[in-house]
Amino acid sequence: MTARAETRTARERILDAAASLFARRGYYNSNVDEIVQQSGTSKGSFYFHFPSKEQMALGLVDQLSEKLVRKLERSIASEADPLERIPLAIDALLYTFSKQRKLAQILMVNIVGQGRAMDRKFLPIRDKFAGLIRRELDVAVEAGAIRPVDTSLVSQLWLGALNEIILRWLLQDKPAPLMESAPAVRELLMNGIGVRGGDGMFERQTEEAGV
Amino acid sequence: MTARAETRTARERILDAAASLFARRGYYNSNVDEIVQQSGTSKGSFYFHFPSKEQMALGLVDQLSEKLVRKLERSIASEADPLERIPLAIDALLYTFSKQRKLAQILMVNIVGQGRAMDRKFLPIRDKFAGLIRRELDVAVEAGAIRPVDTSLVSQLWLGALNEIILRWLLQDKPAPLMESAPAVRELLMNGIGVRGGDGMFERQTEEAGV
DNA sequence: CGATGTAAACAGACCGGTCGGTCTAGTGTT
DNA sequence: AACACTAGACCGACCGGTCTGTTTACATCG
Repeated sequence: MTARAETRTARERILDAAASLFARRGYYNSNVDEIVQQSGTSKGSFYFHFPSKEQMALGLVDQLSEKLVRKLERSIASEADPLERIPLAIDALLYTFSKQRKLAQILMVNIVGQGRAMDRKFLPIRDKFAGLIRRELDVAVEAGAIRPVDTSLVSQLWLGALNEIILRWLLQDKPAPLMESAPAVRELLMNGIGVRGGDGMFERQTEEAGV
Repeated sequence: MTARAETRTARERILDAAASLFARRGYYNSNVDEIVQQSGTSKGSFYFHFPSKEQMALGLVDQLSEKLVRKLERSIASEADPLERIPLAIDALLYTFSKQRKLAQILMVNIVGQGRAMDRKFLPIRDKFAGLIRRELDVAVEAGAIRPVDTSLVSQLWLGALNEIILRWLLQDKPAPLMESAPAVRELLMNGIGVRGGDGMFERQTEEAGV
């Protein structure tokens, strides 16, 4: 690499351009020529670094998800209390996505609906996120901080719930700040596992049993 | 229509074939020629009944979702207690999907990830389901059966949660009966809005405040 | 009643553009 | 020279959509 001026390697630029295009138009509506053009490289370069469009998309998504998971884990690393770690992770997720729409679009939206075959290949990505949640729930249960629940199921439910509000935030016309819903989301989710108002900002609700 | 032997009209057969193909391979991997072939009609017939592949897909999804929503509403019509209607609707949804994978695949999976433009066009479909949930929650709140919550947000969260477990059920290798998770899902969701064990089969949990 | 007009419905060959992937020809570095 | 990498023209398959008919359904008329 002579000209250090070329800030990033061709491979990286291709990945970046692909991320932008996938986020904006989805996988099937983004063609290799565009990716190549927007990345300032060439078809030859593309197919030198990647065996196919599909493989590169798979790799891209995998890389992005891995990076995000690590970021989330880092953001809760300093907190020891299991009951605090969970809402912290939720906030970190929503915050990160609110700052990086592209990432959200790819990881929460374009990861499904690409046909059975591709969707299945993307399933492990969802597992990564669900797994993160699950591990946190498990330690909380272990520590006796929450009552025992099917943490596997709950993590899936939560992932889906978060996915949905992110999806709407991405697709709606008025992008009503994602972080605004964070407190309410946290509360609702935590409620689901029997934790009420663990944080100061939750409005304390006196219990009124149903019926 | 001379030969009454032709059970269904060409238009219906096209819609059916399209549903099957979309469910199996997704929108972009299903081409018009295949739809036409599988429906036993022809290109000419297709483009006589529909202006384009996209419009027909939009119409198909709209029709399927409308039918499902009506079915769900019918399944809870006989129940008056708001607190019973909600779990009933959840069960009906899961049951219907468990019996009709194709429907689930189209309505819960292939409705996203088709590119921003299409995804936005599909957003009203999600609204239909979320709206159904929301209305039920609203009457429950109105009746004082549950404490006041942001029903709009909750309905979205729930839709996402349900979507996720259905998605996994569709995509995983071992299709672990969808209905099996129904009770746990019901409980978790209802818990989120402060209702505990409204049904006999929920194990009653004494409350233990977090920390 | 059968002949005939006619418009809806259907059939399928065909077209034109698109797009993933290939191939040959470089270029710079060691 | 050998190697890693880049360029971009090119190819062949694919696919939505069109076009030119042909068949069916049915109304109209002699």
